[in-house]
Amino acid sequence: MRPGSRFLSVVRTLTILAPPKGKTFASCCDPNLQLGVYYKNERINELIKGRRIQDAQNLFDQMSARDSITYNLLISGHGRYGNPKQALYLYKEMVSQGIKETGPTFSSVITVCGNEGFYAEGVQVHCRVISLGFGLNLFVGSSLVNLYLRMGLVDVAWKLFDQLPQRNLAVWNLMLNGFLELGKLEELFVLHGQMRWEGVEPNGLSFCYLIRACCNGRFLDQGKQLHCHVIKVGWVEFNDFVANALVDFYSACGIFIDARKAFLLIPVEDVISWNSIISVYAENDLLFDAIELFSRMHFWDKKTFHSFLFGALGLIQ
DNA sequence: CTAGGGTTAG
Repeated sequence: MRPGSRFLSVVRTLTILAPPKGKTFASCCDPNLQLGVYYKNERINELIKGRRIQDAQNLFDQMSARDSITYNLLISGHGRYGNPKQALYLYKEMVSQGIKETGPTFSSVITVCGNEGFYAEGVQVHCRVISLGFGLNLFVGSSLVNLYLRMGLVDVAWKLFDQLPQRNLAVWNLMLNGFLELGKLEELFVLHGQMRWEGVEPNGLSFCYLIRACCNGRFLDQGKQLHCHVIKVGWVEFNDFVANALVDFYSACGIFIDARKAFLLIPVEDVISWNSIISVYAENDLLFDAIELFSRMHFWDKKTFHSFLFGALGLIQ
Protein backbone atom coordinates (compact mmCIF):
# COMPACT_ATOMS: atom_id res chain seq x y z
CA MET A 1 0.00 0.00 0.00
CA ARG A 2 1.46 3.32 -1.03
CA PRO A 3 1.80 5.90 1.71
CA GLY A 4 -1.00 8.38 1.49
CA SER A 5 -3.51 6.08 -0.22
CA ARG A 6 -5.37 5.66 3.04
CA PHE A 7 -5.67 9.40 3.27
CA LEU A 8 -7.03 9.48 -0.30
CA SER A 9 -9.77 7.00 0.53
CA VAL A 10 -10.80 9.09 3.50
CA VAL A 11 -11.01 12.07 1.22
CA ARG A 12 -13.14 10.06 -1.20
CA THR A 13 -15.64 9.19 1.52
CA LEU A 14 -15.67 12.80 2.55
CA THR A 15 -16.72 13.91 -0.89
CA ILE A 16 -20.07 12.29 -0.24
CA LEU A 17 -20.60 15.10 2.19
CA ALA A 18 -19.28 17.64 -0.27
CA PRO A 19 -21.28 20.83 -0.30
CA PRO A 20 -23.40 21.62 -3.34
CA LYS A 21 -21.73 23.09 -6.38
CA GLY A 22 -20.53 26.60 -5.97
CA LYS A 23 -20.02 26.19 -2.23
CA THR A 24 -16.78 25.47 -0.39
CA PHE A 25 -16.23 23.82 2.94
CA ALA A 26 -14.88 27.08 4.24
CA SER A 27 -18.30 28.67 3.93
CA CYS A 28 -20.04 25.94 5.94
CA CYS A 29 -19.06 25.45 9.55
CA ASP A 30 -21.39 22.53 10.05
CA PRO A 31 -21.83 20.66 6.77
CA ASN A 32 -24.85 18.63 7.86
CA LEU A 33 -26.79 21.58 9.15
CA GLN A 34 -25.93 23.67 6.11
CA LEU A 35 -26.94 20.91 3.72
CA GLY A 36 -30.27 20.74 5.50
CA VAL A 37 -30.82 24.41 4.87
CA TYR A 38 -29.77 24.05 1.26
CA TYR A 39 -32.22 21.27 0.47
CA LYS A 40 -35.04 22.91 2.37
CA ASN A 41 -34.40 26.09 0.41
CA GLU A 42 -34.73 24.10 -2.77
CA ARG A 43 -38.01 22.66 -1.55
CA ILE A 44 -39.29 26.12 -0.63
CA ASN A 45 -38.33 27.35 -4.06
CA GLU A 46 -40.31 24.56 -5.69
CA LEU A 47 -43.34 25.22 -3.50
CA ILE A 48 -43.31 28.91 -4.34
CA LYS A 49 -42.95 28.19 -8.03
CA GLY A 50 -46.05 26.01 -7.69
CA ARG A 51 -47.78 28.98 -5.97
CA ARG A 52 -48.13 26.99 -2.75
CA ILE A 53 -47.02 29.87 -0.59
CA GLN A 54 -48.71 28.63 2.58
CA ASP A 55 -46.92 25.28 2.38
CA ALA A 56 -43.67 27.15 1.86
CA GLN A 57 -44.40 29.24 4.94
CA ASN A 58 -45.12 26.10 6.99
CA LEU A 59 -41.83 24.54 5.97
CA PHE A 60 -40.09 27.81 6.80
CA ASP A 61 -41.65 27.84 10.25
CA GLN A 62 -40.36 24.34 10.98
CA MET A 63 -36.77 25.14 10.02
CA SER A 64 -34.28 25.42 12.86
CA ALA A 65 -31.69 27.28 10.80
CA ARG A 66 -32.33 29.72 7.98
CA ASP A 67 -30.06 31.72 5.75
CA SER A 68 -30.51 34.78 3.60
CA ILE A 69 -31.73 32.69 0.68
CA THR A 70 -34.50 31.17 2.79
CA TYR A 71 -35.69 34.65 3.65
CA ASN A 72 -35.27 35.97 0.10
CA LEU A 73 -37.40 33.19 -1.29
CA LEU A 74 -40.24 33.82 1.11
CA ILE A 75 -40.08 37.58 0.89
CA SER A 76 -40.31 37.57 -2.88
CA GLY A 77 -43.00 34.86 -2.76
CA HIS A 78 -45.22 36.80 -0.38
CA GLY A 79 -44.61 39.96 -2.37
CA ARG A 80 -45.64 38.34 -5.62
CA TYR A 81 -48.66 36.45 -4.37
CA GLY A 82 -50.43 39.19 -2.53
CA ASN A 83 -49.16 39.24 1.03
CA PRO A 84 -47.05 42.39 1.21
CA LYS A 85 -47.31 42.81 4.96
CA GLN A 86 -45.98 39.33 5.57
CA ALA A 87 -43.09 40.09 3.23
CA LEU A 88 -42.17 43.21 5.19
CA TYR A 89 -42.57 41.36 8.49
CA LEU A 90 -40.16 38.65 7.35
CA TYR A 91 -37.69 41.30 6.25
CA LYS A 92 -37.80 42.88 9.68
CA GLU A 93 -37.32 39.51 11.34
CA MET A 94 -34.39 38.74 9.07
CA VAL A 95 -32.58 41.96 9.90
CA SER A 96 -33.25 41.71 13.62
CA GLN A 97 -31.76 38.21 13.63
CA GLY A 98 -28.57 39.56 12.16
CA ILE A 99 -28.90 37.93 8.74
CA LYS A 100 -27.43 40.32 6.19
CA GLU A 101 -29.48 41.41 3.22
CA THR A 102 -28.32 40.55 -0.26
CA GLY A 103 -29.27 42.11 -3.60
CA PRO A 104 -32.43 40.04 -4.09
CA THR A 105 -33.62 40.93 -0.57
CA PHE A 106 -33.54 44.63 -1.34
CA SER A 107 -34.96 44.23 -4.78
CA SER A 108 -37.99 42.26 -3.50
CA VAL A 109 -38.63 44.38 -0.42
CA ILE A 110 -38.40 47.71 -2.23
CA THR A 111 -40.64 46.48 -5.02
CA VAL A 112 -43.23 45.54 -2.41
CA CYS A 113 -42.92 48.94 -0.74
CA GLY A 114 -43.32 50.76 -4.04
CA ASN A 115 -46.21 48.77 -5.42
CA GLU A 116 -48.18 48.57 -2.17
CA GLY A 117 -47.70 52.14 -1.04
CA PHE A 118 -45.40 51.57 1.95
CA TYR A 119 -43.43 54.65 1.06
CA ALA A 120 -41.96 55.54 4.45
CA GLU A 121 -40.75 51.98 4.88
CA GLY A 122 -39.30 52.03 1.39
CA VAL A 123 -37.20 55.09 2.16
CA GLN A 124 -35.94 53.43 5.34
CA VAL A 125 -34.86 50.40 3.35
CA HIS A 126 -33.15 52.76 0.92
CA CYS A 127 -30.97 53.90 3.83
CA ARG A 128 -29.94 50.29 4.44
CA VAL A 129 -29.15 49.96 0.74
CA ILE A 130 -26.80 52.90 0.94
CA SER A 131 -25.09 51.84 4.13
CA LEU A 132 -24.51 48.30 2.89
CA GLY A 133 -23.33 49.52 -0.51
CA PHE A 134 -25.95 48.04 -2.84
CA GLY A 135 -26.83 51.30 -4.54
CA LEU A 136 -25.15 50.44 -7.82
CA ASN A 137 -26.82 47.05 -8.20
CA LEU A 138 -29.01 47.22 -11.29
CA PHE A 139 -31.92 45.29 -9.79
CA VAL A 140 -31.86 47.22 -6.54
CA GLY A 141 -31.50 50.50 -8.42
CA SER A 142 -34.47 49.84 -10.66
CA SER A 143 -36.68 48.90 -7.73
CA LEU A 144 -35.70 52.23 -6.14
CA VAL A 145 -36.51 54.10 -9.35
CA ASN A 146 -39.91 52.45 -9.33
CA LEU A 147 -40.44 53.38 -5.67
CA TYR A 148 -39.74 57.07 -6.14
CA LEU A 149 -41.78 57.29 -9.32
CA ARG A 150 -44.75 55.87 -7.46
CA MET A 151 -44.19 58.43 -4.73
CA GLY A 152 -44.29 61.10 -7.40
CA LEU A 153 -40.73 62.22 -6.64
CA VAL A 154 -39.69 62.55 -10.24
CA ASP A 155 -36.43 64.38 -9.53
CA VAL A 156 -35.17 61.69 -7.17
CA ALA A 157 -36.07 59.00 -9.70
CA TRP A 158 -34.21 60.86 -12.45
CA LYS A 159 -31.16 61.21 -10.24
CA LEU A 160 -31.05 57.54 -9.27
CA PHE A 161 -31.63 56.55 -12.88
CA ASP A 162 -28.80 58.77 -14.11
CA GLN A 163 -26.44 57.40 -11.51
CA LEU A 164 -26.92 53.76 -12.47
CA PRO A 165 -23.70 52.38 -13.92
CA GLN A 166 -25.62 50.37 -16.49
CA ARG A 167 -29.23 50.27 -17.62
CA ASN A 168 -31.35 47.73 -19.37
CA LEU A 169 -34.71 47.92 -21.09
CA ALA A 170 -36.59 47.05 -17.92
CA VAL A 171 -35.37 50.23 -16.21
CA TRP A 172 -36.12 52.39 -19.23
CA ASN A 173 -39.61 50.92 -19.37
CA LEU A 174 -40.11 51.46 -15.64
CA MET A 175 -39.30 55.13 -16.19
CA LEU A 176 -41.64 55.40 -19.17
CA ASN A 177 -44.42 53.74 -17.22
CA GLY A 178 -43.86 55.96 -14.20
CA PHE A 179 -44.03 59.15 -16.24
CA LEU A 180 -47.13 57.92 -18.03
CA GLU A 181 -48.91 57.16 -14.75
CA LEU A 182 -47.97 60.57 -13.36
CA GLY A 183 -49.10 62.34 -16.52
CA LYS A 184 -45.59 63.72 -17.02
CA LEU A 185 -45.78 63.43 -20.77
CA GLU A 186 -43.04 65.95 -21.53
CA GLU A 187 -40.62 64.10 -19.31
CA LEU A 188 -41.64 60.91 -21.03
CA PHE A 189 -40.71 62.22 -24.45
CA VAL A 190 -37.47 63.64 -23.12
CA LEU A 191 -36.68 60.13 -21.94
CA HIS A 192 -37.58 58.72 -25.33
CA GLY A 193 -35.16 61.20 -26.91
CA GLN A 194 -32.47 60.05 -24.52
CA MET A 195 -33.13 56.44 -25.47
CA ARG A 196 -32.60 57.25 -29.11
CA TRP A 197 -29.53 59.31 -28.30
CA GLU A 198 -28.00 56.35 -26.49
CA GLY A 199 -29.00 53.92 -29.19
CA VAL A 200 -31.37 51.88 -27.00
CA GLU A 201 -34.00 50.18 -29.14
CA PRO A 202 -37.42 50.20 -27.47
CA ASN A 203 -39.43 46.99 -27.43
CA GLY A 204 -43.16 46.41 -27.74
CA LEU A 205 -43.84 47.43 -24.16
CA SER A 206 -41.96 50.71 -24.59
CA PHE A 207 -44.03 51.49 -27.66
CA CYS A 208 -47.22 50.75 -25.74
CA TYR A 209 -46.25 53.39 -23.20
CA LEU A 210 -45.23 55.88 -25.89
CA ILE A 211 -48.41 55.43 -27.91
CA ARG A 212 -50.53 55.64 -24.80
CA ALA A 213 -48.80 58.90 -23.97
CA CYS A 214 -49.77 60.24 -27.40
CA CYS A 215 -53.27 58.93 -26.75
CA ASN A 216 -53.61 60.72 -23.41
CA GLY A 217 -52.09 63.95 -24.68
CA ARG A 218 -53.82 63.78 -28.09
CA PHE A 219 -50.45 64.21 -29.83
CA LEU A 220 -51.65 63.24 -33.27
CA ASP A 221 -48.47 63.89 -35.29
CA GLN A 222 -46.16 62.28 -32.81
CA GLY A 223 -48.43 59.26 -32.59
CA LYS A 224 -48.49 58.88 -36.35
CA GLN A 225 -44.71 58.96 -36.41
CA LEU A 226 -44.63 56.22 -33.80
CA HIS A 227 -47.15 54.27 -35.85
CA CYS A 228 -44.86 54.40 -38.90
CA HIS A 229 -41.86 53.40 -36.87
CA VAL A 230 -43.69 50.55 -35.22
CA ILE A 231 -44.80 49.19 -38.58
CA LYS A 232 -41.28 49.42 -39.93
CA VAL A 233 -39.82 47.54 -37.00
CA GLY A 234 -42.60 44.96 -37.15
CA TRP A 235 -44.16 45.24 -33.72
CA VAL A 236 -47.74 45.50 -34.99
CA GLU A 237 -47.76 42.05 -36.48
CA PHE A 238 -46.27 40.35 -33.49
CA ASN A 239 -47.58 42.31 -30.56
CA ASP A 240 -51.29 42.60 -29.86
CA PHE A 241 -50.66 45.16 -27.14
CA VAL A 242 -49.07 47.59 -29.57
CA ALA A 243 -51.86 47.09 -32.09
CA ASN A 244 -54.48 47.72 -29.41
CA ALA A 245 -52.70 50.84 -28.27
CA LEU A 246 -52.93 52.16 -31.83
CA VAL A 247 -56.67 51.52 -31.99
CA ASP A 248 -57.12 53.42 -28.75
CA PHE A 249 -54.87 56.22 -29.91
CA TYR A 250 -56.80 56.88 -33.11
CA SER A 251 -60.14 56.63 -31.40
CA ALA A 252 -59.03 59.04 -28.67
CA CYS A 253 -57.91 61.48 -31.34
CA GLY A 254 -61.28 61.04 -33.02
CA ILE A 255 -59.92 59.57 -36.22
CA PHE A 256 -62.43 56.84 -36.74
CA ILE A 257 -61.17 55.61 -40.12
CA ASP A 258 -57.66 54.97 -38.85
CA ALA A 259 -58.98 53.35 -35.72
CA ARG A 260 -60.87 50.88 -37.85
CA LYS A 261 -57.86 50.30 -40.08
CA ALA A 262 -55.70 49.66 -37.06
CA PHE A 263 -58.28 47.22 -35.72
CA LEU A 264 -58.42 45.28 -38.98
CA LEU A 265 -54.66 44.81 -38.87
CA ILE A 266 -54.67 43.19 -35.46
CA PRO A 267 -53.48 39.62 -36.02
CA VAL A 268 -55.58 37.83 -33.42
CA GLU A 269 -58.25 40.04 -31.98
CA ASP A 270 -58.50 39.61 -28.27
CA VAL A 271 -61.14 40.86 -25.90
CA ILE A 272 -59.53 44.23 -25.45
CA SER A 273 -59.35 45.10 -29.11
CA TRP A 274 -63.00 44.13 -29.52
CA ASN A 275 -63.91 46.32 -26.57
CA SER A 276 -61.95 49.21 -28.02
CA ILE A 277 -63.39 49.04 -31.49
CA ILE A 278 -66.96 48.57 -30.31
CA SER A 279 -66.64 51.63 -28.12
CA VAL A 280 -65.24 53.55 -31.10
CA TYR A 281 -68.28 52.59 -33.19
CA ALA A 282 -70.61 53.54 -30.37
CA GLU A 283 -68.92 56.90 -29.83
CA ASN A 284 -69.20 57.68 -33.52
CA ASP A 285 -72.94 57.04 -33.49
CA LEU A 286 -72.58 53.90 -35.57
CA LEU A 287 -74.78 52.04 -33.18
CA PHE A 288 -75.97 49.25 -35.41
CA ASP A 289 -72.44 48.53 -36.52
CA ALA A 290 -71.47 48.34 -32.87
CA ILE A 291 -74.20 45.81 -32.20
CA GLU A 292 -73.36 43.85 -35.29
CA LEU A 293 -69.74 43.68 -34.23
CA PHE A 294 -70.87 42.60 -30.79
CA SER A 295 -72.78 39.66 -32.16
CA ARG A 296 -69.89 38.74 -34.42
CA MET A 297 -67.73 38.72 -31.35
CA HIS A 298 -70.11 36.28 -29.69
CA PHE A 299 -69.92 34.17 -32.79
CA TRP A 300 -66.17 33.96 -32.28
CA ASP A 301 -66.89 33.09 -28.66
CA LYS A 302 -65.17 36.11 -27.23
CA LYS A 303 -66.20 37.05 -23.73
CA THR A 304 -66.35 40.69 -22.83
CA PHE A 305 -67.98 43.27 -20.63
CA HIS A 306 -71.41 44.28 -21.82
CA SER A 307 -71.17 47.93 -20.90
CA PHE A 308 -70.48 49.19 -24.39
CA LEU A 309 -73.44 47.37 -25.84
CA PHE A 310 -75.72 48.70 -23.15
CA GLY A 311 -74.34 52.14 -23.83
CA ALA A 312 -75.18 51.78 -27.48
CA LEU A 313 -78.70 50.51 -26.74
CA GLY A 314 -79.24 53.44 -24.42
CA LEU A 315 -78.38 55.82 -27.22
CA ILE A 316 -80.86 54.21 -29.61
CA GLN A 317 -83.84 54.73 -27.32
C1' DC B 1 -31.39 27.13 -5.03
C1' DT B 2 -33.11 33.90 -4.97
C1' DA B 3 -34.40 39.91 -7.63
C1' DG B 4 -37.13 43.62 -12.09
C1' DG B 5 -41.01 46.17 -16.85
C1' DG B 6 -47.44 44.91 -19.56
C1' DT B 7 -52.92 46.88 -22.94
C1' DT B 8 -59.30 48.90 -22.35
C1' DA B 9 -63.42 51.75 -19.52
C1' DG B 10 -66.39 51.92 -15.74
